[in-house]
Amino acid sequence: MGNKSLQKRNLIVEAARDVFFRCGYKGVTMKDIVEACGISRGGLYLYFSNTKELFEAVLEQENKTLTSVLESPAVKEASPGEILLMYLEEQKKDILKKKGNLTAATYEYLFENKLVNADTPIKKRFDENVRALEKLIIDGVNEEWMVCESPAEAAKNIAYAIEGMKVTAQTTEITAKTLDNQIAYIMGTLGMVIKD
Amino acid sequence: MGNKSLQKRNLIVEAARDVFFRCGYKGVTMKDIVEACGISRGGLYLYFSNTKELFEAVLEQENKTLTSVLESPAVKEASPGEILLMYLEEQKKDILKKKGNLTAATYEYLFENKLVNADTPIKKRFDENVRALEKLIIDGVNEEWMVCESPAEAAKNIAYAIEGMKVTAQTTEITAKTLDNQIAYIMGTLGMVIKD
Amino acid sequence: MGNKSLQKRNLIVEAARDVFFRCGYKGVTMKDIVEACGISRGGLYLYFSNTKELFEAVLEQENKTLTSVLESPAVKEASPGEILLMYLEEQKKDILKKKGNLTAATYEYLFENKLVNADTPIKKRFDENVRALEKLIIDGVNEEWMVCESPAEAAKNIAYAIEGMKVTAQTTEITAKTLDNQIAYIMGTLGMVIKD
Amino acid sequence: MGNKSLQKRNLIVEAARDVFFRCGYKGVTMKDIVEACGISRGGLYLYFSNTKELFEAVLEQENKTLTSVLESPAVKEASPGEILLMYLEEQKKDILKKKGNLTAATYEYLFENKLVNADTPIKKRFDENVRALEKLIIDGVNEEWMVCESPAEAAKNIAYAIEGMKVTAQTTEITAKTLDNQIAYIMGTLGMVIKD
DNA sequence: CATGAATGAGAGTTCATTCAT
DNA sequence: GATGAATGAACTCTCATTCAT
Repeated sequence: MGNKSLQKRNLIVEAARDVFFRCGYKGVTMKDIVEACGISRGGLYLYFSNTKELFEAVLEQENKTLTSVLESPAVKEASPGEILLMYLEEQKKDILKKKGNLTAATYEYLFENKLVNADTPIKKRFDENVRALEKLIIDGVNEEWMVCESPAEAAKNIAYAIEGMKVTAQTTEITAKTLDNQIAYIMGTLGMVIKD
Repeated sequence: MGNKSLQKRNLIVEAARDVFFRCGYKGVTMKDIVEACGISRGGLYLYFSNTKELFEAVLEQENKTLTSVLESPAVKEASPGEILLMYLEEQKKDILKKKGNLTAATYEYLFENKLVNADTPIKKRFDENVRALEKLIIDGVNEEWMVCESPAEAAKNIAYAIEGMKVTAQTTEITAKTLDNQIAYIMGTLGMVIKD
Repeated sequence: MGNKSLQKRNLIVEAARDVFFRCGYKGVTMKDIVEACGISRGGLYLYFSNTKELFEAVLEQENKTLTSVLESPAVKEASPGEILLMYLEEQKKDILKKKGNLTAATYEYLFENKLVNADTPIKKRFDENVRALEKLIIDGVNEEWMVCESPAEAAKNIAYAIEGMKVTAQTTEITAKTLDNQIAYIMGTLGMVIKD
Repeated sequence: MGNKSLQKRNLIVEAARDVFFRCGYKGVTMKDIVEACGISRGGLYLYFSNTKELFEAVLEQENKTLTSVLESPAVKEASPGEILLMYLEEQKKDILKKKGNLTAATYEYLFENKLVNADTPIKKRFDENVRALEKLIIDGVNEEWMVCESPAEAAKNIAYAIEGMKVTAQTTEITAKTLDNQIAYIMGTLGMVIKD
């Protein structure tokens, strides 16, 4: 694929991303994508054979773009507690921009493609987050900032709770206040107190 | 609607339930339902105009059928901690029978009908669970079984974590062991220890 | 399938027959058939899923309709030589009405579906004709009208020659005179002379 | 057309030949040809505008390549009966290598292009064969090897029978034994006996 | 009420053909 | 000459929905 082709491919993925944002996954047709990127019907098929391939391309690009604070080296200065707080705040922001995330589409996609490929980028991302959280908690405990008897479970619990908030936010109103309270509660379970 | 009609309606809902279990929500067509209940095409339309109405009927019936231990009067004898444990075990069972629940279909339905109706039965059920959990925790604290500074937040946190596990279980393998550990962790955050 | 359905099915087969006559087999689309029988797109699919099924239905009906003189009991009075001549004349007529037969379409169909099912109606018909011809020749020899050392091969040879004329007629002009001469020749190989 | 161009043209025809062998005529698309000869889409169009032109080029080349024993000067030594037998054996071989001949494709082509051009190479070849067979039979009769009252009709009859076997072989199994018997029968009709 | 044949809109997909490079 | 990306027409097939019986 030439350089120009790659450019076009990216243009399509960009347009598709918008469509998936607006319409979820299952409701999207190749025609929708065609119209969104202003190319011809046949032209789209030159790059992607179906919405599944398209969505996977969008996910991949999204994963490249997104980098969690957990992975950013920029936060080295901060204490484990501070990093955890930053991470939770980051998640909060993501949750609140309901219309602007891929959560719904991603779950529709996952429901349709259960376990087919145990190593979906989504699962990988989830696992990475759990691992990073665990390390953070262990550090926090070692440095005596936190109290936690089973960091592995605590990490998972936080990840599950966040996942729960994400999907819930897609289906009902969830306020910033609610999220703030949850953040405080989670910090609390690790023996940390948030000061304003 | 006559008695006979009601019977037929129930028959349809029953058949539809099976289909939604197997195929999720969005992938289901009126044709699928027609074939599943061995009724005529036109006949189905006498009762339901589209899959949305059908799914809502299924959900309603499901909510009638399901009663959580949290609402059952039978558990009055048990201590708050015991009841909480029973509830978590109940959720665990639900999560593990992945293929036999409506989680995926329900979320597909909710994603498609965001906020249209803020008072979906699902939200109601979620809120009721949160309230019941909160009461349980308050009782637990009062009776000095549990330690918790903000029962409201704790209750929500548990509910979110469970929701997170439910959807995650739909998309990746999740083991009984993992769930047991999470249950133990959650109990632990309330100062309770599970003894075998 | 009700009586009315059967009627409609026949109507479709009738219309399809015309189309296959005009356009052969491979060039025909479901759309062509739809337009030819004035029903809706979806309506056609209620009865036939593709042009292959349609063509097979046409062939079947054609085979029901066509009965060779070889099989007709009406010719019992005639001598073997007379019957053979009638059969050859019958074939001649069929060959000459070039536009009005299914030869081209049938061969296109057979080329596409080689050997898949060794027992196509076409092969059966061919074999039946060969058998009937053989019996005729044996009778002719026994009754001393004909001279033939290997009736089985003679029967096959006649059948192949007719098949050859049929396909050739589809692709180039072939005159009645040519066919008459061939008929005379074939009769001659069996020791019979045609008198005007 | 330069020398290099001619080379390329031949390369295309060669590749196309393979495709037509495998897929017949009507089922072949320009895309198939493009893929088969590893040339660019636009490049192919510089030489051929459609599959019809392509197939005609293949036929032409095929006719150049094929030379029947009937036309070969090498057989001058043999008697008419021997030459006829050689010719029939040659046809037998051609018929038996079912997968490796153009019969099916050619007929599909001819069915689609009926009479448009009365002088197709195929018709020419057929006529030449008939003429050569006729001459052979006349010679055979003159030299008193054969018995035949109407060599012209006999020649045509043989040609039609062979054509019949060719198309039949494309659609159903036909054995070497069957062909041997037919050859013996045809020779017999001319008063000749095959000795092993 | 109940049936199921019929409709037609629309999704998916493939290719012949063109054209800027 | 040669390339291959791009176009758009055409075809297949499926369903939601209607309606005469």
